[in-house]
Amino acid sequence: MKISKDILNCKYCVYRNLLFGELDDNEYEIINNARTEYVFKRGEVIKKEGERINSFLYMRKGLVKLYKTDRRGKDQILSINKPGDFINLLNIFSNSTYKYSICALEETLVCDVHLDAFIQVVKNNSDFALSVLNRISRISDETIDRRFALAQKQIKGRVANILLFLAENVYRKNEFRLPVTRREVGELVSMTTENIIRTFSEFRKDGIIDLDGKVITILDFKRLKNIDKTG
Amino acid sequence: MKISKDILNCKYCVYRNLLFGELDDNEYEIINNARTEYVFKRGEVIKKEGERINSFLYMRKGLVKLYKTDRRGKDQILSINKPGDFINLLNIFSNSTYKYSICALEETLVCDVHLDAFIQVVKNNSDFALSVLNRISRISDETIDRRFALAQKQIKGRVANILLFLAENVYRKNEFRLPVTRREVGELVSMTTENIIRTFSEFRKDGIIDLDGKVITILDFKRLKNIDKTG
DNA sequence: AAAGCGGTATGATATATCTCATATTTTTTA
DNA sequence: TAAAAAATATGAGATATATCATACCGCTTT
Repeated sequence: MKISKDILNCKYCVYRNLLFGELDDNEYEIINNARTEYVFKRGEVIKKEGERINSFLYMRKGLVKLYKTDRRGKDQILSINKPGDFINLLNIFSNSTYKYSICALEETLVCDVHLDAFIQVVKNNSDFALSVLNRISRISDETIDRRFALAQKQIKGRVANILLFLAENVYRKNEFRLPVTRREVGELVSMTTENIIRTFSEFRKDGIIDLDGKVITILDFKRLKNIDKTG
Repeated sequence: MKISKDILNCKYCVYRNLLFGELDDNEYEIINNARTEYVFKRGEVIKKEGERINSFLYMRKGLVKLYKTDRRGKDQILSINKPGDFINLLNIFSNSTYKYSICALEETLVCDVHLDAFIQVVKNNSDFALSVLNRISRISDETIDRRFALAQKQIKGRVANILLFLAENVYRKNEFRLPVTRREVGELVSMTTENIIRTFSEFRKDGIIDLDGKVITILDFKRLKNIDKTG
């Protein structure tokens, strides 16, 4: 982990309007003074389960996974998050500890705003408070959608769902380098590594995707979407 | 559905301190004037998926399920909620529609506070806003915990988990009347009705629970908890 | 260069869960 | 109250997924 100095002030951040659109100059200053930019290398742990939550985290570049390790040492991945995501916004007001760990899947740039400053601005600017509440509700809606999307599906539907998520939401391309191992895909959809590999192979044999190591090309979006839908 | 008049003012509600502890008399008045109490009978739908969210809901008595019906007509249950729960708090600020339906599992008393009034008080009372944010974060923590608790478990562990939830969190007794059918237990843990029935029978044969129709008695908490943990 | 390791790949077999069938009991509807 | 529908219960067979074994590859360590 390295400290960065990529932007001068949140006011000039390209992501400003996603959450911080309502602030005045003074409030930008408060947030900005409480802010540190960190660069994490692939594989570095950003936050560890059980750590006290004392900052608001904001992803500016890269990719992370949120996960939890059970007592047998097996990981379960909650979500994969991308730039623009407010990784921990749902949990920062609990006055508690992280219920999951956060790890960088590739070089990741994170803004870390000390919670006291964030809460100070929430308290003083009710439009900002409502904006935070709106954002939280929308994240929560997505979480519910994802849960419904995965729960009753079987393996092919789940794998199709993840591939579409990466192609459409993360990389916005039909060809991309898989940012996780097959094992991690399994941890994300609660299936074994072997079955993820087999499903990839099957999709390849069926001409739905092309595989070259970690590079995946989606050849037939229509069929993949159909598998996602019908499960 | 029937309109009730159980309490005169939120100020005198036994649940007041759960969320509304920070309000002054004027604010209680605002909330109270925007409030309607409804009584729903067992089986009545309180909110339907797709309906616009225009009120804050608060359970004072009874039991509800949050669920979604897929295109094949099959239900998937998101959660079972009890008095004191803020059923829709996570989603009311999304300026959107319900992502799930809400249905009463037994006679249920719900306070319905018009959103405009709720938001007005959030805007004018920053302590209340923070209290709402704190509550949201804690609900979200629970949601994550439940997801991790169920995801990698197999059927026995999931059924044990639900039975413990009902005994410890809802009824606070080792004997209770199951508020849902076996099918609904299946919808809650993503398993078929037959397998829920089989698992109940197995627990009975093993002396872990006693079964008399819908009445369940937990005979061996220790073993049930062990199944929940390891299962 | 050899050994060890993690990731990918595939097959064989075991196991968990689902599906279908049937019967009985309970609840709801007419 | 009778009839219909839904819920409970159990078994047999089908299917999905996990487990275990083995192999290969590329990379790091010794």
